[in-house]
Amino acid sequence: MDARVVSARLEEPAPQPFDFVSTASEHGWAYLKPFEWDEAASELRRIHRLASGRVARLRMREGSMGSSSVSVVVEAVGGALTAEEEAEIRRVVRRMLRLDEDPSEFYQYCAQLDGWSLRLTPGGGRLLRCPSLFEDMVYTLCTTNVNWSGTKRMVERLVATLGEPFPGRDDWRAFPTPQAIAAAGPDRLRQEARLGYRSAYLWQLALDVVEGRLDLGALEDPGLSTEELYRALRRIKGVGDYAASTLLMLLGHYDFIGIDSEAKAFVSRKYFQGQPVGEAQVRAIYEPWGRWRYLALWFDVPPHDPTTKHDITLHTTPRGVPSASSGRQDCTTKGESDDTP
DNA sequence: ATTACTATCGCCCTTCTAGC
DNA sequence: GCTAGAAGGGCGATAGTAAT
Repeated sequence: MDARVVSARLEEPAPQPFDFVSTASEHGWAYLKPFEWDEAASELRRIHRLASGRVARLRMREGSMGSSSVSVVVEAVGGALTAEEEAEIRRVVRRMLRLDEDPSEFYQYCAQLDGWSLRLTPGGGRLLRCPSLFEDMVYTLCTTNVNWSGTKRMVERLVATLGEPFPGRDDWRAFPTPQAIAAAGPDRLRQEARLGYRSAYLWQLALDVVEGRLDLGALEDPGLSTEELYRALRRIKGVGDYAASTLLMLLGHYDFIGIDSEAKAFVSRKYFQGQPVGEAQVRAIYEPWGRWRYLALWFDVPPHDPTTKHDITLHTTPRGVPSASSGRQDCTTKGESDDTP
């Protein structure tokens, strides 16, 4: 480690209940660069470029006092953090771990709806997201038309090609800024990051952000209805129904289910004895969950289902696998899970 | 004869577009 | 608004070729 590296430790209060491990590792984003999930240490890491231009490494884990806080170790070169930098780090940690989101109504649904056995832990129900909506969008575009290993490779190459390195560590690179992606141009995205047809979409997205035609901050307005947001997202080139639904989830709107082939395959197996199902049938299954449908589907899919994207993200970690010794309680109601609710 | 490498093909999954 | 078909890049399986 570079001798110039200084580290600071922040403690960020968490809502209650809060399950850090579930929040940090449940969603596949934790396995995409520049995120890194350390299973053994229960530590989520990310190389992060601060607005000041400094590239820092963030190491997040459950707080020293338990689940009531998140501990963040910030490693950086160039002296102590400024107040602005510290405030920014606290802000992005809150966004990534959704510390300001309140899933208590989802828990109530979980307790009241009969016949479901979601593998939800107390304080779970939060799915990791990026420090910014732009990064969430890039990740999402990289999930379209490919399997999970393809997504991981594309993101890895994008970060390796255009991400800014931590001083002295060429292999620690932050997520590329919209400016870097816009400046790279579609040809480099295609040839070096090998994003294929997504190159043009991604470049256009970055350019629209940089040149102010697309105000992503406006999309984070909690006053927007899901329908308004969906329409706005669909106006972005490359964002179809699946990607828009995923982005809605990332923005904290769980009303729409991103129905991909894997969701259909899962619902077909679990509720229709393997018969082919359409999107309408998938929607009907999760209708009782109201504005929590997406989370209901997410936590209905078993982590060990070998054919799903969920598994591919999760089988790298035994987390989420219900076990008697884990000491965690599933959000389980009576009845067998094979019953159609 | 066996192993290792390379090339090809069909399929996968989602978005876009044209037509109804 | 809905549907069908095309597009698109990568993956895995298979076939073909070269090396040991």
